[in-house]
Amino acid sequence: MFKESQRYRTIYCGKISKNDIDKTVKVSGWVHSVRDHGGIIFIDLRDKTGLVQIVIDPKRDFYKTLEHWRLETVICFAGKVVERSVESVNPKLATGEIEIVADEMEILGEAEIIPFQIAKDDKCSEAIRLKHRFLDLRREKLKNNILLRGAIISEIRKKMIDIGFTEFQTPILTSSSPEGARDYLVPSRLHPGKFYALPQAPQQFKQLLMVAGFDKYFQIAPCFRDEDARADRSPGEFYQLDVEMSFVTQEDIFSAMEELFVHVFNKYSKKGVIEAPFIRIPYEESMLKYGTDKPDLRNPLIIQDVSEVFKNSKFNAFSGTVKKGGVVRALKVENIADKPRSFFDSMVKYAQSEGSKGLAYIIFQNGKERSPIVKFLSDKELSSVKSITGVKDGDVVFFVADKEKNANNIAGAVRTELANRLDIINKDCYKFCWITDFPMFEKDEDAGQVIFSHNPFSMPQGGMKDLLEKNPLDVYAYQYDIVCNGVELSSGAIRNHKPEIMYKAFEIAGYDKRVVNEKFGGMINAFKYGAPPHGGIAPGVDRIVMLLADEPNIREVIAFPFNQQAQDLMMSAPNSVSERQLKELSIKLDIPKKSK
RNA sequence: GGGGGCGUAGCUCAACUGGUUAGAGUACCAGCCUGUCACGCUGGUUGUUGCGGGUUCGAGUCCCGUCGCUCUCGCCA
Repeated sequence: MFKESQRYRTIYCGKISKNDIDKTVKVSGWVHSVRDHGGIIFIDLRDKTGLVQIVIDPKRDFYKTLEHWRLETVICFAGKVVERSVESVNPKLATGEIEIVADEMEILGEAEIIPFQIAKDDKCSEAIRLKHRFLDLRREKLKNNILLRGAIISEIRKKMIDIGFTEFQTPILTSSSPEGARDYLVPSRLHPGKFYALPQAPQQFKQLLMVAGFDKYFQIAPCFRDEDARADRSPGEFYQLDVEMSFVTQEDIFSAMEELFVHVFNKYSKKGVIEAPFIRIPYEESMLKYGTDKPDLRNPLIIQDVSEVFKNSKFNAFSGTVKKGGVVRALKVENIADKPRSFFDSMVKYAQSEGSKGLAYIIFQNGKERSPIVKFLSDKELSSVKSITGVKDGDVVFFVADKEKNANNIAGAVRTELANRLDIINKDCYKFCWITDFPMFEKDEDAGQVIFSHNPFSMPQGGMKDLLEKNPLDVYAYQYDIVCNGVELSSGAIRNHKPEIMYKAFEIAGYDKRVVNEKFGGMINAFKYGAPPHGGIAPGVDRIVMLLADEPNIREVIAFPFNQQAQDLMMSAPNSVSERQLKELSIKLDIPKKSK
């Protein structure tokens, strides 16, 4: 009755509809749930497309052949699709109007007792989920995330090719780079004592492809960095949409990426439409207004500078800070004057936990000001605060005073914490922005040395002239980030393609010419043979999927993620290797004994 | 590398200040049930309380060590 090609199925479970009524079909899948009524058994059978109800009559010989219908057993059923009676339609199921009356049954794969439930929303520790990732991937949420990931990546590819980019592959075994994160190293058998490194990003390769003349490059590139995990940072490896373009300015890159993001997000977003262009915020403005270089623009709170107001104040905590070169920052929050004392106390505590000396505040209520600090302030200072912040009755203004860098961090953390506690973040939208004009250099607080603040390959704004004439700390780079809802999706830059400017930039950061030639010789040498101006960006694919899947943890959008200690609990990686393998690689182990 | 938290049944969790036979839900097993859809009902099994040591008449509980997991800071040009 069934052809050879229909050995296991004629149709997917979730695809059966009223159109198939009276047809004889064959389906294969996992036992999702069993409802045994003694006289009749219902089984929900699941495949990647969904569920369908199988009805088993007690007269069937296979009714008793099974000792148990253990959940997650893989079974093939053949039978007739019938319409359900009106009362027994299940509106919760896509296939709820029909069911299959089984004629034949074949067990394809038995299941032992599963460590956690697939059908029910069974909580269980992440270690167990990771160890049995293949089971976790059967669950609705994770399955949908991974399918969404596939769809997004395919859409990104399509769009990138549409707008004129070519996809490339670059080496996975490459050389270690001196800057950046720790490398993953791979020992070389043919060259004892030497190591390959897995690329932290295909940075130099994509720039070399520009020098080669390919003009528009992209790659869904795996990147390897040996750094510790965070909620939005999977250890080990992650994927970037790596992009590079020739003969472009920063604006050209922005508009190409805006076209991509608008297309992909509007196709897969469940949170309304996004529009280009995205807001551009200079780095310094972002640090002032949001206290971070990855602002969540869904948060309506904005930080303001009020240092001038308190410069000569009698409130020494503020005036002293300003006189020592620090700043005072104000954060107005509307309509929270009636919050209890405990709310303000716990905010002060929170600010202190973030390293603040304190958190001053003024409550404006019923035409009066209530505050631990108001008695130190003159009428003029108070009215300046009012006019700068535009405070209304019922509002509260918080103050942070510290060195600029600390004040930014603390005010930024307080801004986020207040928004979370007050639940004033609109979770139902995506807010993109570009952060532009990053400083080229910064001062290493410990060593006192000027260092690159971001990518050493970025072109300084003003080129050689600015490098020669300006204080290095005042030089900006053509360096930018794209941020969405407080998540840094990517950094990018217009690259420095002129060898002499690159030598100079490295010289300022304390590297002499010989070191540059040694470490970046491949690329800088290439720039001596006709290099086009070029630049690029590399948005994190995992983070894009995370945003569109609305997941707070990056491991929920990766099929087989490492745990926090960079281990694969299912495959037992990393693991020891044989003595013979080590010998071939000329490696002797010298594992330090744990202190104590 | 630093700091916090956790470790009890296959899984999730409970067990007062150290006190009787370590419980519940779910899963699993057996039985009943012909229209359920997280089916229902009855009964049952499941434990080296992570591991090792100590204090005590008595330790899941307190102490020390160790292992594992987790969050966080450092780190992520």
